[in-house]
Amino acid sequence: MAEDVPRRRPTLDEVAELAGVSRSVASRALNDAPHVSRAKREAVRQAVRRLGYVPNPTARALATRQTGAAALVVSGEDPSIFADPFFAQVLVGALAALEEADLHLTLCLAASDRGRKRVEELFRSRGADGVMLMALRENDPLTRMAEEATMPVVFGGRPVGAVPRWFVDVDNVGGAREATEHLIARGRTRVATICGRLDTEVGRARYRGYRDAMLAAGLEPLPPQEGDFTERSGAAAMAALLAGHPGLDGVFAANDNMGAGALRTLRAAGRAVPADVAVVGFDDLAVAEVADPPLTTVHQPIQAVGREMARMLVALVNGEDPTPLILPTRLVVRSSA
Amino acid sequence: MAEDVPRRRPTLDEVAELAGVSRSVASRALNDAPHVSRAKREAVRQAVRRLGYVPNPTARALATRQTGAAALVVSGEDPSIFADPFFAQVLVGALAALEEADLHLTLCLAASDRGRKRVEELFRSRGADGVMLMALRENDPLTRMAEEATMPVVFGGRPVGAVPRWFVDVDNVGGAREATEHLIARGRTRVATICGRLDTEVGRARYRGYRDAMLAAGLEPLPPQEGDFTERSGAAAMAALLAGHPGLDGVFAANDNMGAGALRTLRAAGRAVPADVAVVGFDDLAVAEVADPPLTTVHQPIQAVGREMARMLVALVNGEDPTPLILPTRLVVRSSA
DNA sequence: GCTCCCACTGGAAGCGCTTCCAGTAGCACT
DNA sequence: AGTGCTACTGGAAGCGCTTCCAGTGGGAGC
Repeated sequence: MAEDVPRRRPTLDEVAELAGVSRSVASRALNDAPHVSRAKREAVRQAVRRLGYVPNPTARALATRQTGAAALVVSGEDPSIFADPFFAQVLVGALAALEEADLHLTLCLAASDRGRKRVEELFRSRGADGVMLMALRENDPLTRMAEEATMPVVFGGRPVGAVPRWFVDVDNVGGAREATEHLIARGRTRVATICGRLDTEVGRARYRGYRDAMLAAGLEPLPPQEGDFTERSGAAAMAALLAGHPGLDGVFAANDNMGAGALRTLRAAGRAVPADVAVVGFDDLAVAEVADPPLTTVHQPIQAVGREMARMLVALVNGEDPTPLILPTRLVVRSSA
Repeated sequence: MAEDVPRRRPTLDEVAELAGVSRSVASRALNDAPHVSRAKREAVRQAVRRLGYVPNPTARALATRQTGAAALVVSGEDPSIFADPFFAQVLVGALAALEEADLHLTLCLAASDRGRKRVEELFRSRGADGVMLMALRENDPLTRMAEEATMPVVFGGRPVGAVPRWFVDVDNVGGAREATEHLIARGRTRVATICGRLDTEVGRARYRGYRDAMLAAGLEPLPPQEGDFTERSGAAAMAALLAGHPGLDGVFAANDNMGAGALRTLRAAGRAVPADVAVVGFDDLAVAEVADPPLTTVHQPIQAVGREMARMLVALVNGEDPTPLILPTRLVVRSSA
């Protein structure tokens, strides 16, 4: 239907002229705003189609002071944090929700100094209508930036040592407690944990859940055996646990990767799973299903985290005041425990 | 150093006034452009710092007609395509390269109709300075959009049935050939392949490489046994192959996920790897290293793909004319072959 | 037939920046 | 002193859109 092929992209002025209306009317017609007669609305529609007009988002952004974009900022030293399937899922959820609100997604990695500087600029220049923040570390400089920000900020997970105004998290304590209770219910009494990095809130929370469950059952919790959420670190931690507590009969790993690593070490050590040692993971990623034996684990609604973060941000951008969200987890029993 | 705390963000006008210069001079000073005396340059610097001035990127974008953003568009029905660690790595590489060029990254998923419409709008409205396109299918509507686009477009991998003007790909044919040759060199003569989706160029290319190597060795290539790049599909394909060709002694899987699935099926079928059946994968993802036995595979520089795509795009945005890139692969020998 | 009201209209003023261009000043040379 | 530079300078015109506001006309009500 686009008939003319102008070298320059048509502007609203040209649409207005072709439609025989003023630019104001054309603008209003375009945005389904009131105060435009039926006839002119139609004329504008025609002109738009004839010229193949598409509004210039930059100009619109300048006039409305809304960029039409939300930023997802991922902190952390290691850029390969993205490789974590966890993030991929959050991303998918967030993208879906932003699509509904017709916002774009700007992805930022605050790993290098340069990266952090760019994020700071994003905050200070209002280069996005709002920001979703993930994977903050203890004393993360992003925390300060978020505090000083003049636009809405939603946290994914809680940062260490602070409860932000708006966040979406999963019930890490509850999930870890349920996992540990499951081990105890299966008759295990010498249950250890491979916990995640204790400089993250998720690492701490899952250890807390383990500890709570042990104490509640009158058992003695072991001190944290720390891993960094990778398969390799899980294997190493398991080896350390076996060395220090040869008699253990249950392990709660703070995520599936480490759980899989633990399985590997146990297999190599000749311990049968679950007969000798029962293992429970956390996350319910693909690796849990494929592990040998398939890993009993705590399912968390990862896409929902992304989706709810985005929805919360959209609500904030629209001037609402949503409440923080803690999503429930659910134990998925497979063969390892 | 920011002394005044204005409710409104300061504008360039205010900076200029405080520095005692005109807005033009202030603008030039800010952008390190010529025709500004040393003294005024310094005065502007001072004013910027005193006011805590940060330029408004939207206004700049409108004036320069450059958005300062590159888009990464991922096609495909299934949003969980992101969960593929492959994409995560590409993303990391692209982000790093864009950071160098001081461009932002807008991530778009063209999975739903709505998503595709938004991408089309992005193209037509020039909502980005350039676009990186990935995971196109046969007759993908994105191909047409890319052709009609008025901004630079770089392809990641090649679409089926067309060679785009600018793309970054890995040497899929060569890698697959090398993998198959490795099996043949190990004395395997009844080598099958679990190929990827044949409606993607990567699926076809890897099958072609397998076929070439077989023919070159005077062996008869088997018809493609298709999977969809998932572990599950690899396991199923392996089962089908065992049923149809019980005597096979080698398998080239078109990616590591399917290779791992094949290992699972072989283990279940009581075939020893590599003694009875040797297996080679493709990608060299984490799963290959962790597989049992560790998977011999074709390494491809995934981050480099993202990095080079972004660099190529930056070059195009800067008016250069880069040449397409095909990155080399490399066989990584582990225990499975 | 006259007033009043209201839906609609379009001119104009922005949004905050870049950049063209017509100057202006200062300086070294004739 | 006059010329021709070079190096800066700042006014002004955009970039393409939204939105305020002062009309304008036509219909309803009396």
